[in-house]
Amino acid sequence: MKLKDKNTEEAILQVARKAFTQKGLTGARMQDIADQAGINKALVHYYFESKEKLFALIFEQEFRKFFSNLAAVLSGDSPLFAKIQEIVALDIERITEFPDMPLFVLNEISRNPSMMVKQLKQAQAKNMLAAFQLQINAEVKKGVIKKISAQQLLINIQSLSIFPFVAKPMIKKVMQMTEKQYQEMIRGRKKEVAEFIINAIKA
Amino acid sequence: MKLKDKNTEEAILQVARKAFTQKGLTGARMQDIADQAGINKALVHYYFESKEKLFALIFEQEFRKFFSNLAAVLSGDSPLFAKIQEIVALDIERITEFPDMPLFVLNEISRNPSMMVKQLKQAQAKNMLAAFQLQINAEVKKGVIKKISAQQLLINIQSLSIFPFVAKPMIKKVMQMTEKQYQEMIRGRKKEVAEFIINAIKA
DNA sequence: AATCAATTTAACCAAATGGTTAACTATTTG
DNA sequence: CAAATAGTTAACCATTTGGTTAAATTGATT
Repeated sequence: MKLKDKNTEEAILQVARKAFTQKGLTGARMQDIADQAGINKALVHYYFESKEKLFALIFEQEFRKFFSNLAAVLSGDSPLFAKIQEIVALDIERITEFPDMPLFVLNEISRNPSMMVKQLKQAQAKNMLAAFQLQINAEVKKGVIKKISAQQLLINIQSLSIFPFVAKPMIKKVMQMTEKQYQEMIRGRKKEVAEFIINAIKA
Repeated sequence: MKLKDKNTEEAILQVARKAFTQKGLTGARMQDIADQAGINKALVHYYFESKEKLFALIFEQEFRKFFSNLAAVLSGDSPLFAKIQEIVALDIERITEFPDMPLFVLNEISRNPSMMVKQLKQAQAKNMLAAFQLQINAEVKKGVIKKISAQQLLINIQSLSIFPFVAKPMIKKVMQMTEKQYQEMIRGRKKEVAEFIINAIKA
């Protein structure tokens, strides 16, 4: 493998990620990807065989980002309220870095749920959820928080963290925000959302 | 216009809605729409001219659904907590009826934000938001709830209501739910989410 | 029944699209 | 350096896709 390899291959990946996350599998064009990478279309096939293979690669990477922090935080040994703060902060930071990622992942999973099968070890997920539920139950017994299922709490945390990004253009339009105001709003949420959740479950 | 008109036209719309909401503008095929409507492809063009025009029509309808209840409830004269309950309940009911709608709308707006411009009278939206903020401020002054911006509260309500549908396949997989369990979880949220929000903002 | 407009279809078309081939150009290596 | 290997391209191909056309069918109106 030569030096130029990594450059070209990386350039394609970078450009393909942008194309796929913004336009989806069916909306992205191989010719556009080649053009934007400054190479011939055949080269894309030389490195990645087919559109589907290239897409699968990108999808896998974005899918990983989606869950990158969650597992670590959930199975960490922080107290419950700290975990909530960590998840929210990490979610918002990560998505601020890759704003197109969540809608892309949700969208493509919805169109083709089987793509998710290979990823994600289900056993781990179930264990993590169970452990989280135990931690919740302990706080309930101590009288610190109200009774709630780990499922619902986790869904609430992720909803509040992720949805404002997925709905960005809608929110900006409806609330007539400039990009600056939107960013300001997001920054505010990093603190507010965690507090919101903690208040919601406090006994 | 003959009798058969409405039937054919309606059949196309029905089938096109399914195709577009599930596969998006670029993923849906005119031939498939014609086939599934049991007619010739040229007939689709006879009634709706082009793919873009047909799509715009469907999008407009789905976009309306997205906001159908919000305006009425927000500008109604219910007390704050009742409004929250109403919005959550109506959101969840409506999306249960049209599960593909929110991801479709969010997705297509994200790909082409200008589609939203014609819809939605911005003036009204701004007024509604301002009025809602006044109602919130009144409750804050009474010491009933904590200080919060109408923007953030509204985003929280919509996040908690809508996101679980947008992330349905993901949630089912990660939490290893059957369709029945998922529906059960959604049903639970109709009550729980409103309580969750109200607890979160209670002073 | 004849007529006229609305509806529907089979066949066709041009452009776009994912993919391939064969040749050409570095680059590495024995 | 020569030969093998890897990288790159222009030209081409088959299929798909949105869209069109002209003819046929249907259905109401007189």
